[in-house]
Amino acid sequence: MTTIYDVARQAGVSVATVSRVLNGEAHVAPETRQKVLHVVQQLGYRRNGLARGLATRATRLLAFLVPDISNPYFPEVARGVEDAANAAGYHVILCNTDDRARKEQEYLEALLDRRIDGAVIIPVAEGSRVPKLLKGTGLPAVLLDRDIDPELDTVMADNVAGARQAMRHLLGLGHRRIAAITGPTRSSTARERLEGYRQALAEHEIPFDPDLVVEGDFRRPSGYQGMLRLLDLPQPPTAVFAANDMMALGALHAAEERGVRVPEDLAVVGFDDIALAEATRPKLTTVAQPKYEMGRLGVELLLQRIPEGGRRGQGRRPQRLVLESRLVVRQSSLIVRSQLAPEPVPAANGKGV
Amino acid sequence: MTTIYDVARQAGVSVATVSRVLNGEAHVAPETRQKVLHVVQQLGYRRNGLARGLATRATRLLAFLVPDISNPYFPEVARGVEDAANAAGYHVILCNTDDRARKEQEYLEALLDRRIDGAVIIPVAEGSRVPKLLKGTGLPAVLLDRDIDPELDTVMADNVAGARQAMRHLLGLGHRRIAAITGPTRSSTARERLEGYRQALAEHEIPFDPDLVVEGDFRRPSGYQGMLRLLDLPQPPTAVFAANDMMALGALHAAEERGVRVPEDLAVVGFDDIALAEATRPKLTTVAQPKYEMGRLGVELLLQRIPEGGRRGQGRRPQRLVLESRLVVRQSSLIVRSQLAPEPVPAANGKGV
DNA sequence: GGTTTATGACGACCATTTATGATGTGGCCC
DNA sequence: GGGCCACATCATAAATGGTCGTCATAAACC
Repeated sequence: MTTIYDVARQAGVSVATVSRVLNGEAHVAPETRQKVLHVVQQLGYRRNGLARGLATRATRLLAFLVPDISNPYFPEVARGVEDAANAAGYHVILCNTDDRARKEQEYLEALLDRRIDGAVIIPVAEGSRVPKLLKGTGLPAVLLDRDIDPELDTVMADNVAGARQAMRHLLGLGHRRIAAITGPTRSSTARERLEGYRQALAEHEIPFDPDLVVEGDFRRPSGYQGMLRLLDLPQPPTAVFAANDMMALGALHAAEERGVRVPEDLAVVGFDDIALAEATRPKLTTVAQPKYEMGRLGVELLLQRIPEGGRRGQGRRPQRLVLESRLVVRQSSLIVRSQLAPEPVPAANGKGV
Repeated sequence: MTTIYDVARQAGVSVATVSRVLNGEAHVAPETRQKVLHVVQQLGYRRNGLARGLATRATRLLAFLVPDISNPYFPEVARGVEDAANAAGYHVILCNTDDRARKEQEYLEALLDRRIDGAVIIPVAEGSRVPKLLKGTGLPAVLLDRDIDPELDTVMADNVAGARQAMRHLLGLGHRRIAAITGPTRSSTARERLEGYRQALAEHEIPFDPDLVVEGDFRRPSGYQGMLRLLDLPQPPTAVFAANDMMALGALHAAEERGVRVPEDLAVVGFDDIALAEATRPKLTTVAQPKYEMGRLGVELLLQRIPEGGRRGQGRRPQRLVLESRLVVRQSSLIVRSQLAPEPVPAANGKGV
C-alpha cells in the first residue's frame, strides 16, 4: 500500500503538506496543491482510515443495530438513518442482532473496539445490556422504537395513541369481540400497544377478556399461530388487532386457510404500515409510523451528542421524542355503518357485520 | 480512554505482558494473567482496534454489499454471510447500494480507506465499477448472485436451469402462451433467467413472442405494472414467469385487481423462494435458490483469499460456483393433467386450464 | 552447569495529524 | 537602500495506541 510518505517523496514536498492538501486546509500554494493531487491520482493513493482515526480520535462511522432485518419495517428506518448520516459525512454500519441480547452485546463491544463515533440502536426486546454498556463507555447513542431507559435519548412512535386509534376504528364499526395479537410482553412497544388496546376497550366499557389476547414475537409465523388459536375459540372474535404488520399478515394467512373471510367475517388491523400492507389480498388497514423520520431524527439527536470540535450537546439532558402515528384504513377492516372519526367515536349499537 | 499503558501500570507489569495476555499467547504465568484480566475488568479497558489494525495490518472486518435490503431475498443471503464470517472471527458491515453504481463505488472506497480485510459483493445491475476497483486495489473479494466478471470469484445460482425448470412445469401443464416479467436486461441474473425461458420454449418449438416479455426491475411495483400490461394484451397469456418473487407478488396483486383468478385463469411462477412466497393468497410456485448457502460459500471462498499468516490462496485462479436451484410447486400454478416431471416433459396437447 | 520458562525493558513500526518553528518573500518605513 | 516585520508556505517531529521481535534477567528444573 502506498503511504503519505510515498506521495510526499514523489511530489517533492513534506508529508505535512500532503496532509494539508488532502484535508482541504488553507495555506497551500495552488501549484503545490495541484502537484500533490496529481501524484495522489497517479499513485492511486488512499489514506489509511485506521491511522487517521488514531490521530484524530474520530472515525466518522456510526452503527445502526436492528433486531431483525428480515422484517421490512427496519430497512425503512435504516434508510432514514443512512441518509441523515451520509448528509453529515458519516458512514453507517448495519448490524443485525437477531433480537438476542448476547449478540447485541457482542456487536456493541466489537464496535466500541473499532471506535465508532456513535450508535443508533433498536434494542432487543428482552434483557438488553445496552444501557449499561453505554453508560460504562460514554459512547454517544440514541435508542429507537423501544423505550427501555429513561436516561437515554429515545425516539419512538406514539404506540398507545396509535393502538387506541386502531381500536376506536374497529369499535366504531360495531365490533365488540376484538382480539389482540401482541408482541413479546418484554418489549415496551408491545406493552404500549396493548395498553392502547385496553384503554379503547375501557372507553367503551367493554371488559378486558384475557382469552382474546395472544402473545406473538412480531414475526409472521407467530401471527399465523396466534390467529389459529383465536379462531379455535368457542366464541371467536369478529376483529383482531395485531401489534405489527408482519403478524397481521400471518393472521390474514390463517383466516384464509380456515375459510374465514376478511373483512366480512373478521376485520384485521395491523401496525407499522410496511410496504407490503398494500400488497396483501385484502389490503391491510394499519397504523402508520413515521419510519424514515424516526431514523432521521435519531441520527439528528445522535449528532448533537458527538463532540466534533466544540463539545456542544455533551451534558444535555436525555431527550425523548414521541412521533405521531396515524391510522390508514384499507380493505381488511370493512367500514359498515359509521365512517372513521379521528376522535373518539360513540359506541355503536349493533354488531358491524 | 484507558490505554494498555494504564493497564500495565495498574497491574504492575509491562505492556508486553498485557498484550500477551490479551492475545492469548503462551508463556504467561496464571497469576499474572489473572491480575491483568482483573485490572482490565476494573478499568473497563477495551483495546483500540484502530491502533491494533494499524500494527497488525488486519481489521477482522468484512463488508457485504447488497443492492436492496428491502427485498427479503437479501437478508437471507446476509445471514449466511454473517454466520460464516462470525464463525471465522470476523464481523460484517452491511451496506445497501440501492442498485446504484455511484453509491456502490462510494461505499467501496470508504471501506477500502477503513482497511477492511475483504468484501462479499452483490454488484449493482448496471455499470458496476467494482471489478476495476478490486483489481486496482487488490482487495480480496467474492461476487454473489450476479455474473459480471470472469476474473473474479463468483457464486451464483443456476439461473438458466432454474428458469427452464419453471417453464417446463408450466409447459407440462399445457400452457402455451406464457409471458415473462424479466429483471433489468443489464443484469446477468435477469438475462440468464430469460435465456432459460427461451430455451424451454425452443424445446417445445414454441416461437418466442416479444409481446409476451416485459422488463421489470426486480421490485414489486414493476411486477404489478408489467402484469397489468400483459393482461391488457389483445390475447393475454395463460401463465406468467416472473424473474423474481417480489415481481411475482406484484403480478398476483395485478391479477387480483383485474379479477383474474390465479391459478384458474392465470398461472404464476416466481424465482427465489423468499419466505413470503408461502404467505401469499394462492401460495406462490417458485424456483428456490440456496440463499443461505450462497452467502456461506461466498465467505468461504473469500477467506481463502485473505492472507492471514501463510498467504495461501493468493494467486489462486478465479473460481465460479454455480449452485443448483429447484422448483417448489405451490398453489399459484395449478397442476391439471400431468404431474411435474423433474426432467424434460413431452409437450402436452391441450391447454391446461 | 545448562536448559527451559516467565517476564521486563526497549525500540522499531504501523500511517496519519498537528503543533511548532524555520524559511523566504515582499512591503514599508526611515 | 537597508532593516524590520508580517505573512504565506512548508518541514520537522511528536503524538496517537497498539504489536512484535530481540535481548536481558532471573528462577526453576534436570
